[in-house]
Amino acid sequence: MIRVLLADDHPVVRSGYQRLLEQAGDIQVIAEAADGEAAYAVFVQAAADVLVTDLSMPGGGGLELIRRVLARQPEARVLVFSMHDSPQLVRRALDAGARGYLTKASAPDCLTDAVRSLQAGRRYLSPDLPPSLLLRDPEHEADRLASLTAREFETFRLLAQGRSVNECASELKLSAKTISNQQTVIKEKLGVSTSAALAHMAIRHGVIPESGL
Amino acid sequence: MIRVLLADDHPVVRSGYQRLLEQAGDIQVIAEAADGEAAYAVFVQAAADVLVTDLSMPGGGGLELIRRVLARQPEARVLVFSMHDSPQLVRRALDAGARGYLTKASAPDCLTDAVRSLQAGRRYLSPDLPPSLLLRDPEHEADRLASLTAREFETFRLLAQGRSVNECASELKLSAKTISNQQTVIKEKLGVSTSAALAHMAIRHGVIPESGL
DNA sequence: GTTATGTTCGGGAAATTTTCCTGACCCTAG
DNA sequence: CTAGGGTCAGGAAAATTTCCCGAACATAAC
Repeated sequence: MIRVLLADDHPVVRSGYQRLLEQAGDIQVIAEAADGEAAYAVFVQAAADVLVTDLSMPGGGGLELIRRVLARQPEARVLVFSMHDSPQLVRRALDAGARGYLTKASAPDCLTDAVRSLQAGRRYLSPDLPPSLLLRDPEHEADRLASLTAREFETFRLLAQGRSVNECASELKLSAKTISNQQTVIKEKLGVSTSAALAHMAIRHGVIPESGL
Repeated sequence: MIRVLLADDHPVVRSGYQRLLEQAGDIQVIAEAADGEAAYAVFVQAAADVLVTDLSMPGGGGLELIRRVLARQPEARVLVFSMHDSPQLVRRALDAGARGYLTKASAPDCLTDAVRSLQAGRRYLSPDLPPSLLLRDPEHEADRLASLTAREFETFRLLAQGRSVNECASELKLSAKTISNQQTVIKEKLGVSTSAALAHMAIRHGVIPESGL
């Protein structure tokens, strides 16, 4: 049985989730809380396996709650379940220590999936969010970028702009083979697997402009 | 001989370009102008082959100049030579009808290359700008996006986020083969050749968020 | 001077992916 | 019912990526 603590400021919403979770069979909602303050109090004494919380709540927003809970119990598993899907917010929640983030736009099944994932020690990210949010690790990302050599960086810029290997080659007057090889190195150094991810990283770090218009 | 009209509000700058262009041998600067007003007046009576103009000038900014020149002579070849490299500005210049755009950060050779390109009927874009700016054709781009079927669109979103073919496949519970095939169709329908370009297009059209943080 | 060390550039071969074509299946509209 | 479009995926060939490697070159170190 996975013991869950539910924090959300709307009672209706709470009972909806409770039903959803409990009908899964292996999940039990052991307590609820209507604000961050209460959630924290309950959490420290109820020893729940997973805290499922909204972000916008009275009494210390959800982010504050996450930090307080983790300060006391670093192993705590916090799943944020919010209507917001802005990467900035997701990022801040994950930085605060949440192990999972689920948007309310997701399919109902996702909630139980997410709770089980966290319980199993994995992290969980809403399917409608870019997975790069999970993988990322902002400080190291800048380091990885810095680990590119000058030439690799040039190639990186071009590839991230959407240029093909051959375009890069003629632009830089190198063989397509070299660009292709560099691309492999770049993706490896930056820890990404597609050139779309390369583009995102370049944009995040201001290497290329915001993609126009 | 390619006959060029030079418009820039700094005399020093003009003579610099003039020297640069004339030492190429096949280019002749037939006139200069210090503001949009003058440039227009000179252009209509001097019949230059190529108008090389800055964007920020007194007397009707460069964009206005471009429109006026083209209103009178739709075949006119206008090369914008500006210090600005923001995609927004480039886009507006190209939309106004410029056939080429060169940033002042470019190598000196680029200027003559660009002039020759325009003269030859081709367009020219500064090597340091994303070529998508040239290819793009904003109204049709939305149409192309609309031509994706529902399933293709889903796949498009995921790929644009930086997910790999296999990630998409497991996310959508389809075979990797199918995703790969769809990817080919999507790139063809959208007229792009790399997945980084897919990402840019998705961002431009708000299909995915701004890539976070 | 010579020896590391690192960057750059690309070849070769194998592995993987993309591309292109095709067919099955399921809808829906005519 | 049939035609057309969307969806899914296999097969085969083509293209690209990946991985490993060596050469050239510079620079710093000994």
